[in-house]
Amino acid sequence: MSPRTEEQFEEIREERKELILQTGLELFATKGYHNVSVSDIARAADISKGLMYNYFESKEVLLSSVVQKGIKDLLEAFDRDKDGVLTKDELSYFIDFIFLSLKNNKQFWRLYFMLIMQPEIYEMVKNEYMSLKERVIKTTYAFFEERGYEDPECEILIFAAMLDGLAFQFVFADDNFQYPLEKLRDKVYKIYGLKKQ
Amino acid sequence: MSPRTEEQFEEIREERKELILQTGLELFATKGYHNVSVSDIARAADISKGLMYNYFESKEVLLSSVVQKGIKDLLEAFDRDKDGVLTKDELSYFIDFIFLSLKNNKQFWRLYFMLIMQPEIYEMVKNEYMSLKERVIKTTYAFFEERGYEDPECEILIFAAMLDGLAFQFVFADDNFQYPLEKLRDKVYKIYGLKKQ
Amino acid sequence: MSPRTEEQFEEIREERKELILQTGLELFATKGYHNVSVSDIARAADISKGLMYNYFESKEVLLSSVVQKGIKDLLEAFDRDKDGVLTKDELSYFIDFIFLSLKNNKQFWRLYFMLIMQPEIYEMVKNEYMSLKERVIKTTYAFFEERGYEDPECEILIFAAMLDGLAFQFVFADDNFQYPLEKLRDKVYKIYGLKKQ
Amino acid sequence: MSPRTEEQFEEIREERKELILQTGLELFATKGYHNVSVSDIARAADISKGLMYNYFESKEVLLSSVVQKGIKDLLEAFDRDKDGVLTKDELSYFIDFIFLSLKNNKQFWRLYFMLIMQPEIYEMVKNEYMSLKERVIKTTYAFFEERGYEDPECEILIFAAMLDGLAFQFVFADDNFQYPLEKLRDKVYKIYGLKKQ
DNA sequence: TATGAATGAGTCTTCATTCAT
DNA sequence: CATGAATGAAGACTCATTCAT
Repeated sequence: MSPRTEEQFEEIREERKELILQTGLELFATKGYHNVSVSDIARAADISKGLMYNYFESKEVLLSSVVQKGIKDLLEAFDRDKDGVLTKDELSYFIDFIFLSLKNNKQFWRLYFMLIMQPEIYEMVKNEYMSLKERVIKTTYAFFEERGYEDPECEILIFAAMLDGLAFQFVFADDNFQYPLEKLRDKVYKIYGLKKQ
Repeated sequence: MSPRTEEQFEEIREERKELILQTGLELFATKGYHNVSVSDIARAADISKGLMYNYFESKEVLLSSVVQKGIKDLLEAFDRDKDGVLTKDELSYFIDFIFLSLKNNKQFWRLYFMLIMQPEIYEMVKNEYMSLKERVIKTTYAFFEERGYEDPECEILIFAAMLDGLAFQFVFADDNFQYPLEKLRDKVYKIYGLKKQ
Repeated sequence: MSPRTEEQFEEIREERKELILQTGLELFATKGYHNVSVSDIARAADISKGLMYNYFESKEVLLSSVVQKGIKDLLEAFDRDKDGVLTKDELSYFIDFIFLSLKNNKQFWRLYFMLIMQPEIYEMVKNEYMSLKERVIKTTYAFFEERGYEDPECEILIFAAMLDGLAFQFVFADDNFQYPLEKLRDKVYKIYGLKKQ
Repeated sequence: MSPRTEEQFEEIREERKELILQTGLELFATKGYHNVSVSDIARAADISKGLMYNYFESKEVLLSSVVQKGIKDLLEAFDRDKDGVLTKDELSYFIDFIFLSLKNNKQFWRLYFMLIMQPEIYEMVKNEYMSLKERVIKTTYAFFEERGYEDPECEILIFAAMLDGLAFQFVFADDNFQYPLEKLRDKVYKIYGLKKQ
């Protein structure tokens, strides 16, 4: 008789939005943005085509939202964890975090790589991406500077390249190749004179 | 009529094909495969849409051809140069070659990254890609083994990741960021104990 | 519970219906039937989409109701006023009434013109429209006949055309053109040998 | 074997464009812009949906083109005829021309009325409409001024209203009502003291 | 060989309408 | 009586591909 309360509606909306975001992430990451139609998403999420537009203005906005959420989650997780630990060895922690995230959010990282390359899409998520990047640089620059590395900027680029490259290869590795993430993480530790955790 | 006419035709065909391949590379690499229509290519190459189909069965085949040609050129250049130089320090040469190629064929590398990620396209160029990869592994494995690195496979993965990562960042760097390719190449030399050339 | 509650409900229903009709008129008239969605109306009236369907079977029925109400109001106003005045110069009164209505119900007239032109919509309000037209013809035919105009039918068509044309131009005139309604009314009086009121 | 010449293509394009414009005019005028889909037009013109987009950027542009062509034709016809006649009684000629055009281009006039009312569409054809209007005013103002009418502007408005109204009623008259165009034209002549031609 | 008009399947998007609450 | 999430049919538009010339 009486309509749903405001809270009930809000709850439904949250759930549905989450569902669509998740489905979008999965499909975009595995097939690529242009190879996924709105119909595909609707079918996969078991909703009607029109419903997506109830939550996202367009397919592009959905994509943007997927990425923003991914980056937000990443930053949040990073912040939350660090607040707890607060060790002096921040770099070690950072590396660990990246490898963990790679393992747990492979799809997000796939998507992340896909998107950086599409100029038109990159524009959409540029701001979020930049804040993520800034974060990494801030965190690592201090490390290299303190240790007396002679060219910290160059050092960061190499460091970032190594992580990016590892992420890239892990994420796009042939499915039947068991990528040795742990071994590689330890190797990275060694390169930078860090102890295994 | 005369045989020469035949040859001329052949020559024209070769030129046309080359033109289309080059145009395709440029557009695919800068805008992305899905954002470039056959009409775009025809317009950019100043030919008719139909003509493209005279040389390539489909847009997909054109893409595949672009990549195959890129990889073929790369391998040829690598082989030709090496035959000329024949230094004992193969790794040093290899690194140098990669950085040179990055600088000279930025577009090809952009495209290369873009394609790895699109499963459906990746399938098309898998073979060429694998032979390129094999080549790299063969060249580097020997190096790491000889030097007594304890885990050559892991070492290769790190090495490859670093190069891939550098390539990736160079190729997708913001246009107004002057990526210090030379400095980074020297840094890589240093890491592996190689001399500057 | 008490009978009063019933009445209150009825009152609320009437108010709601009126609100929706009014909102519909405003939006249809300013933007055009096809450029206004049910959501737009609901938003403007500050009610839910579903509620509209509680009062009107469909968007089309709402439109039809808007027009019917407009025509009904027009006829009622005409009748009520005439009952009060009952001058012998009916035409003079009629003209005055039309110009007054134009000034006061610009939106209705806009809508009226818009709708006459849409065959599918015209069908819906044909009956109401016809009864309005008949009324005008009946009122004016007598006038022209009495005065001995040689071709009353033709005269009526010219007369109606003039009024329609004036209404049309007034209603669709550029917003920054101050349409001289009064002057034109007087001019019409003069043409038909009527005195200024 | 050899491709069509430039002229052949141009000819084809002209014909097709004309066909689509004509079909568009017919359908828009009879059913209204929003009630005609691109598919409808394609079906009526016996072409594919896509072809329309080969000639017109969008449905809106098609509409705009239809109107522009209509107005252009009208002005051209007016100019051509006048050059031939060059009578001293321009108004008489003008009226005659309007009535003739009404009879011959009923559809265009239907469309013309429909469009004036749709703000969003009106914007698209405003310029063409204004030049037509200006023409009418220029032609008639002189007439009323010379004859010593005391308020030429008001006179023009009445005159324009009458013609607009007649056009409106003729164009939207019930199909089974035989609208007496000729008689009305003569009546208009009489009102302005003009002789029958 | 070369052209570009023509096709139509497929895509994104809108919106009137329904219905569980 | 009132809500707004959900549906799906319909529409505008794109573009790889074909084909007559």
